Amino acid sequence: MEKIHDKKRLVINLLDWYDEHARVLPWREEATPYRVWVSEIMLQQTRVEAVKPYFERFLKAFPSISSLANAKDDELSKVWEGLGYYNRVKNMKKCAQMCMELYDGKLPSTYEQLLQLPGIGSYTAGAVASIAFKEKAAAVDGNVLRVFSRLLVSEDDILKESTKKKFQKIILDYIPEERCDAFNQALMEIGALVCAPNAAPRCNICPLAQDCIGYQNGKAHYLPIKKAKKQRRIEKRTILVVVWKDKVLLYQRPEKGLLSKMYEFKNLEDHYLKKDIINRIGAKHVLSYKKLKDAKHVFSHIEWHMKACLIEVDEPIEEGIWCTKEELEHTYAIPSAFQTYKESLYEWWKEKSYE
DNA sequence: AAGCCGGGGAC
DNA sequence: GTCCCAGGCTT
Repeated sequence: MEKIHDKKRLVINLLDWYDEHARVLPWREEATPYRVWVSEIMLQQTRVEAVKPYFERFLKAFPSISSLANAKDDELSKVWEGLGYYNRVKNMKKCAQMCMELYDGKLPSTYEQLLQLPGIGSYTAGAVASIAFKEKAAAVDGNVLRVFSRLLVSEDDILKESTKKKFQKIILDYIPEERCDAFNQALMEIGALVCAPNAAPRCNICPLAQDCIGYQNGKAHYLPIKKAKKQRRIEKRTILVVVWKDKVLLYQRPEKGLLSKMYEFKNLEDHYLKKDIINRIGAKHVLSYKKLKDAKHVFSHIEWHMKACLIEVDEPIEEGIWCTKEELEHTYAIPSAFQTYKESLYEWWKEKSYE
């Protein structure tokens, strides 16, 4: 690990660049603690472009900490539908309830207090403390780790917790007293737009190139070092879109584990023959059977290889939720894994002119 | 330290 | 296909 010679110059160049190139983002317009917090939770492992359509919608549905503390779980899930990592929004509700009880309905203002709240780890605590409350705290995310490992030519594995801690400490020494909020955001902005992930670093346009040891030594391109992650396991699943008249059969997933408490079509582990599926439903109840296209959905640690069919039954034989199109659209949150089959269902309803 | 937890965009 | 994103929690 090398040492930067002129830290002050680096910080000035960074802030000057940020003043000119910062993207206009909804949560930057009016950086209230609530808005900053909501944006930071949404942005965990999620790109800016993916968050944009959710941010204003969420603020409109839950404009304050108290409204969030009193929200119904299904309404929260529905607003978060499609964004992923659904525990984030569950933790937000818990967090809002704690703010009501402990902090007079507001977010606490210090890094240490924020860190105690559910869903807020070292990065988010640093981001909210610095951006919303102007506390001189580091906010070390994937961008910052990448930028700094190149700046300093660090060959530490950035996935290790110890590396993150190390950089947190180092970076604290760079943060200017006056503009800690801009500094942290500028580092991430550089990481997103210049010192890019999944692409060659654009050192030719980088305002930090002058002070970047990785660039100066021609080592920026192979950094950061990251240990290979283990491969996903594959699960075969069979999706049964069971319909009765103008309704479809839904179930709620268990409290814990993957996609907890989200809603889904009937589905089974493994793949089955048509006759076994028909037998399982009870042959005399099946009015029609339609094979649907295969689909694959990739989670962070699992791959679902799905086969599917749409089955029309003559009476509501299964215990579950018989759900209308209206409720599918406005009430029940269905994870993206089932999106293909939600579309198949809409087409089927359209053909049957149930809409 | 390693596993769990989503979804999608860029290459 | 592979990588990784304004990460955090649980085991």
